[in-house]
Amino acid sequence: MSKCEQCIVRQFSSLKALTKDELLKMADCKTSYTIKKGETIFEEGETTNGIYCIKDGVCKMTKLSANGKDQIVKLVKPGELLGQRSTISEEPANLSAVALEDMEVCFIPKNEVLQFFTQNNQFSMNVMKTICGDLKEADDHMVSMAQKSVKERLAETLLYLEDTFGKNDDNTLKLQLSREELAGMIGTATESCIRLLSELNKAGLIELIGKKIAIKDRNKLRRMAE
Amino acid sequence: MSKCEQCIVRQFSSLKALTKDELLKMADCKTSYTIKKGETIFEEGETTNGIYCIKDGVCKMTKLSANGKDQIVKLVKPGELLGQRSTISEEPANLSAVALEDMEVCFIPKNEVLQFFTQNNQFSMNVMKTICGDLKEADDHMVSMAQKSVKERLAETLLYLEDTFGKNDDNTLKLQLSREELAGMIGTATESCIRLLSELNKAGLIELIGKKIAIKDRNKLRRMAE
DNA sequence: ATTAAAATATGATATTTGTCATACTTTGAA
DNA sequence: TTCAAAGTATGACAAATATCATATTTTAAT
Repeated sequence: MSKCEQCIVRQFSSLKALTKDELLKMADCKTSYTIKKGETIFEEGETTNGIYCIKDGVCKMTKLSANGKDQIVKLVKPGELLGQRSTISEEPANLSAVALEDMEVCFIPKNEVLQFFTQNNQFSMNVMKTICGDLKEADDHMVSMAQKSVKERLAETLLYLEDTFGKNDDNTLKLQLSREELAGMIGTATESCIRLLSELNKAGLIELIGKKIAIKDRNKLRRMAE
Repeated sequence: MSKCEQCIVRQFSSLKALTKDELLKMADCKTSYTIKKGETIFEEGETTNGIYCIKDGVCKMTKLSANGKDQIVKLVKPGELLGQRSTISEEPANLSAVALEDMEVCFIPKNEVLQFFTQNNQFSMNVMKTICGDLKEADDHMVSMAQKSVKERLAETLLYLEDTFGKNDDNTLKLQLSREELAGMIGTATESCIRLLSELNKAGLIELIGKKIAIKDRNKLRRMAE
C-alpha cells in the first residue's frame, strides 16, 4: 500500500491541508482501484459512502436527461476529488462518473473524511472553497447553455479542451472525445455537432484528422465563442 | 437594533447552529437595510465583503450574458442567505442580486462570518451542506437548459413558482414576474415566452389574468415538463 | 385626465437545431 | 483476414426558436 504523502492528488486538492498523522491514517484506510476506459466509477442515484482521489486518467460526470441523452456536466482530471458533494450532503450521487481513459483512483471512506472536517479546519475550508468554485462554474455553465448558440458552445468547449488537457505533437486535442460525447458536453444532437465541426473545418478554424481535432485558429475560435 | 435570536433567517438557514453568544455578537455588528423593488443589492463583479440575510422579500440572482440578456440563475426567498459563495471564496460576486419585491435584509461582515467558521463546526457544516445543495440544483438546472425544450422549461418553471412562492386567492402566482423576467429564467426570447404562455392559455393548462398567471391543470403541466 | 413610455401580444419570416435516412469509415472480434 | 458493429459524415426535411414589425394594453409621470 503506497503512502499518500507524495501523491499528486495531495498536491493539488484540499488534501494538502492534512497533517502527516492524518495522511498516515488515510493511507491506512484507503482502497486503490484501477478503472478501465469506459467503466463506471459510480452511478447517478447510487450511495457512494466516500470520496475518490483521481491519481491518473480523466473521467466524465454525466446526468441522464428525460429524453434519454447523457449530458456531460463536467470533466474531472488527475489531482481532483470525486464525490465530495454527495459525501457532505449525505445523499446519493447526483451524477454518474465514467472513465474516459484508464484510471487510477483511491477511495477514502466517508467516516474518515467527515472526521477530517471536524479535526482540521483548514481542510474543511479548502473543501468549501473547492465546492464554491464548482458552484461558480456550474452557474456560468448554465448561463452558457441558456444563452449561447450551439456553435458558440462548441467553440468554447474546444478551447476549454485544449486549455485544460493540452494537445499532442500534431496539435490534436490530447483528450479524445467521441463526437457523441462532444455533443453531450455542449448539449446538442450528435449530428448537429458533427455538422458544425465540418463547418469549422471548412472555414479553417479547426482541422479534422480522422476522429481527432486540431485547433488551427484560436483567435477566430475565441471570437466565435464570444 | 433588533436581536437576531427570533429572526426568521436564523430559523431556516445555517445560522441556526450559532450559539446565543455568537448571535449577540452578530446582532452587534449587523446592518439592517430596506431595499425597494427593482433596486440592486449587489452587482456581478462587485466585492461584497459579507453575507446578506433575507428577512423579507424575494430577489433574483442574475448574470449578464454576452448577448446582453440577463439570465436569472436563481431566486432567493426569506430565510435564505446571499453572498455565501463569494464570501467563502474571497472573490467578487459572480451574480447580481436585484429585489423583485420590497425587501428587508441584514448585512453581516465577512470577518464575523469567517470567525464563526473556525469557532463553530456545526455552522460551517451547515453552510457546506447549503452550498452542496446549491451545486446540485445548479447542475440539474444546467442539464435542463441543455436538454429540454423551451416549452418544457416554461412548464417546469411555472410549477416551481407555484410550489415555491405559492398562489393568491384567485389562484394566480404570488410571485409576479414580468414576461421578460420569466423569459430570463427559462433562457429564451421574451416573445417566445409570451407566445408559449398564450398557447398554454388556449390549451387550458394555465389562465392569463392580465399580467398574472394562474395554473389550471397541474397534471398536464407536469407531464409537459417531463 | 392626458399622454408618453413600457409591457404584452401576435403575425410574418429567417435562422437554428433536431430528426430521419443513408453512405462511408474505422474498429475490433471471430 | 473478414465481417459486423460502431462511429463519422452528409443530405433532406421538419420542428423549434429568434428576430423584426406592429398593434394593443397597461403603467406611471405630468
